[in-house]
Amino acid sequence: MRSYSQYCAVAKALDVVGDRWTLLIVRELMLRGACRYTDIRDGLPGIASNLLAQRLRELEGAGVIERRDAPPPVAATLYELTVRGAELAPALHELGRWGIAYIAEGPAVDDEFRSRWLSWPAEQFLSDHEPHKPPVRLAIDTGQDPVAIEASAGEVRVTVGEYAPADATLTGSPHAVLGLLSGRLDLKSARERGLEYRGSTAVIARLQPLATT
Amino acid sequence: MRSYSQYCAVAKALDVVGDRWTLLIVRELMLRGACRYTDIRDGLPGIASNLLAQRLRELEGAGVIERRDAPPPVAATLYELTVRGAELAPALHELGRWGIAYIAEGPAVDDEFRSRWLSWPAEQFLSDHEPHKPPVRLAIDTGQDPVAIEASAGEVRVTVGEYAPADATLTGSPHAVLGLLSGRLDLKSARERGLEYRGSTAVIARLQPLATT
DNA sequence: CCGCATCCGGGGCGATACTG
DNA sequence: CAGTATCGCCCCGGATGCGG
Repeated sequence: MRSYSQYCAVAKALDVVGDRWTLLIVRELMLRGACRYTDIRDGLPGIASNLLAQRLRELEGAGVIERRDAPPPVAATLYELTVRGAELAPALHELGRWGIAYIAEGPAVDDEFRSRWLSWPAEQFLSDHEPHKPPVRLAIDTGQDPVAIEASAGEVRVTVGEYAPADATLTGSPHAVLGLLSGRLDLKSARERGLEYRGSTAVIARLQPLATT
Repeated sequence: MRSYSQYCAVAKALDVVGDRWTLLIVRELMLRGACRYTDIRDGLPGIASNLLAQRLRELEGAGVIERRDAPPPVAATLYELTVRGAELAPALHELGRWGIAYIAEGPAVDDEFRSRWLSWPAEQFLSDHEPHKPPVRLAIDTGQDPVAIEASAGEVRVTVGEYAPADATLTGSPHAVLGLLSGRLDLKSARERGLEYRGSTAVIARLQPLATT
């Protein structure tokens, strides 16, 4: 992108990550950790292949990401955030906080979805209301990669891609799941929209007390 | 901008403010408060006039800014952030924090500068090291609009456009001023680069103890 | 299959001129 | 002062191809 040529921190930041797709590439690497070209592209439906390659070059040149060869068994190139790149987390987080208002409106008809994108809403909407109790784990199944939400000692964390056992399982469309997590829907209404909840209701009650009515 | 069509908070936020120039328009309105078309354009050197008009329309449509007619004496249109627009402050702030690394490198040869852009570096580099003492005010003159940095009860705040009396005055180029405030230059080195400091050195010592060596 | 490069059509952007 | 009008260019989207 053409530089703004402004001696201002915000403008300089946008010179580096202000291009179209760029911050979404950083988001993918932040949520998935080191991954391949194809994995990144899967998280950016609609991006032109050459454009992704170009952005990755630019980000590497700017010191935001690093290219690394995967260990011998699999021949693949891995991309991952550098320390400098990981420092974009607060900015991305705040941008997501601001954008959460549009998530609450529900998805547009042609909106794509990846289960790992649940991270922001989860951290935004949920909290551990019973920090003194032992950790619990809520598995979420939206038909894609498994996502788990853990409440432990007052903290809520989201993990992606692990099939570890959980205390309860939530199955349904992204919109129904988010409706429940955000408190827009209670468990009964969410069930009417095809959401299925298995396990102790104490788990969802701990994360989101409004849900179990 | 073409929508990313992703059911993700970050992508939705970028759908609204991810266009080129858009976040810089928000920055200007955040730093200056309500101001006119021409004032905004002054803070965005190089923007095409039609693009600014288009962006303002889009931002108004998205509920980020509001258009308002100035009171009778002056016939002018004023733009200002809505509550929703003001909520972008944390995101912009974090983006600026990330970009401050590029400010420390000094300006590029053709970089533009506006004194009000000092806000981010000031909040980033300075703190009130003697919170128990009475408030002090440091005026900064880079040849443009007056900027003042106030230390009061442990807080550092920046005000723009006011000519109130100050306890000390800093005069010089943006780079020299920032060099001093960031601690990259001490008072002696900064003076060799054309910076002039008038008033008690206690003021700068309170804000930036490393400077007075 | 992975990681791109190439080609082409369309639209966003930059620069300048002009107007109520 | 607050935009609109115009034009050329480059960036982007979409499809295809291709070497490792």
